[in-house]
Amino acid sequence: MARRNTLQPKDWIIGATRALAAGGVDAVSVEGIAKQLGASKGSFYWHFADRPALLEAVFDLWEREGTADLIERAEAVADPAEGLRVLARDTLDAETNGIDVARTEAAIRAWASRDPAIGRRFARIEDNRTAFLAQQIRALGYDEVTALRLSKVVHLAVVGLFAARASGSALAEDETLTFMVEWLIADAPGKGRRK
Amino acid sequence: MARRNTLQPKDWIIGATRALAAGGVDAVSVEGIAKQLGASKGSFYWHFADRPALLEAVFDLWEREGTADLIERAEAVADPAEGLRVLARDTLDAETNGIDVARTEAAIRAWASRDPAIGRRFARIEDNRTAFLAQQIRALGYDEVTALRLSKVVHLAVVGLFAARASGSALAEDETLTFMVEWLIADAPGKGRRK
DNA sequence: CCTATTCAATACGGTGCCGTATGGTACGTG
DNA sequence: CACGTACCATACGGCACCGTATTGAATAGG
Repeated sequence: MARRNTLQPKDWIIGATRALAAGGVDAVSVEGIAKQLGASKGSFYWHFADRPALLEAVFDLWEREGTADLIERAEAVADPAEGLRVLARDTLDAETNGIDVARTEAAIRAWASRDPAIGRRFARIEDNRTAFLAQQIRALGYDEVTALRLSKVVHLAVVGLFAARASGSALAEDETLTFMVEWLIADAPGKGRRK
Repeated sequence: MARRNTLQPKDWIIGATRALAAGGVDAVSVEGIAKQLGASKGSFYWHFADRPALLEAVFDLWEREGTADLIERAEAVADPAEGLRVLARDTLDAETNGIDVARTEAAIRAWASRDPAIGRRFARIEDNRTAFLAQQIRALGYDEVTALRLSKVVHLAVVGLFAARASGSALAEDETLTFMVEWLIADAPGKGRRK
C-alpha cells in the first residue's frame, strides 16, 4: 500500500454511482467516468474486467453502505419507537459519498426492474427492509396483520418519497415521513405513548 | 383518410411508449422501434421531425390518457368517498394500449428527473393530482391541514406503488392501496362512515 | 543502476444509434 | 394512361461507446 496518488477501484465505483444517480444505468459509461475523473480507459481496464464488473461493484457498495448499515444502526436501538425514528432520520439523510441518496435509490430500482440478476438481489434487500419495518411496528404493539399492512404502506411511501425527491417534486418533504412515523407511534395500541 | 394499412403517427407513439416502459427513455430508439414495428427509419422521419418530437408526442399522449382522464372520471362522482374508490380502481388498472401503467409511470418520472422541460410539465401534473386528492379528502370531513398531509402520504404511497410494481416487487399489491383508501374513508371525522 | 511490476495514456476496430439523402412504389386525379 | 403526392426502404456520414493492444512512466527491490 505504497502508492497513494494513484486511482483506486473505489474512485471508479463512486464516479460510477454518481453517474448512475444522475442519469440512470445507461449513463454509466467507462469513457464518461474517465473524463469526469481526469483519467482514461487504460486506467479503468486495469482495475476492472469490464463494465458489468464495475456495475456489480456499484451495487455491492450501495448494498453495504446504503442499506445494511441503516438497519444495523436502527437495530441497535432497544426502544422500537426510537428505532423507527432513527431509521427515518437515516433514511432522510440526503447523501453518502457526496451522492444524492434519493436519486441513487430511484436509479437502482429502475435498474433492478430491467436487469433480472439485479432485480433478484434488490428484491431480497427490499424484503429485509420491510421485514424489519414490520417487526418494529409489531413491537410497538400492533397485531400481526395490521403491522404487516402498515409496514407495506410505510415502505411504499418511502419508495415514493425517494422517487418523488429524485424528480425534484415539492411533495417530497421530510415532514411527510416523520408525520407518518409519529402517527404510527402515537396510535400504537400497546402503551398510549404521546409525544 | 383513404389509406388504412399504412403506418400512423400513433403507431410510432405507442411503440415508443412500449419501449419507454420497458427500458426507460434511453431505450426509445428510432431504429429499435422501426424493427419492432416491421418498418424502417424512412417511415419514421416521414411522420416525425426527429426523436425529440416523438418523445414529446409520447408525453402528450400519456398526459391525456394516463392522467387527465383519471381525474375527470373521478370528478364526475359526487360522493367523495366513492370518487376516491373510483380513482383508486382506475389507478390500479394494469394497462392502457396494452402497455403496463406502472412501468410507464415510473419511466416517465425517471425521465422527468433528467429532462428539465419534462420535469416542469410533470411537476404540474403531479400538482393537479395531489390538489385533487387533497380536495377529495377534505370533502370527507378532514380539516385543511390534515387533508393536505394525508394527501401527500397517499400520493407518495401511490408513487411508491408504481415504482415497486415496475420493479416486480411483491409488496405492490392492490390491497395496500385499497386498505389506505378504506381507512381514510372509515376514519373521516365528518360522517362516521363504515363499510 | 538495472529490471520487473504496477498503473495509465493512446490508438484501433467494432457496434448501435441519429439524421439526411436519395431512390422507389402505390394510389388518387385529370 | 400519365403524373403528382404520400409513404417507405436503403445507403451513408457522423458520433459515442465498448473492449483490446500497445506503448510509456514511475517505483520497488536486488
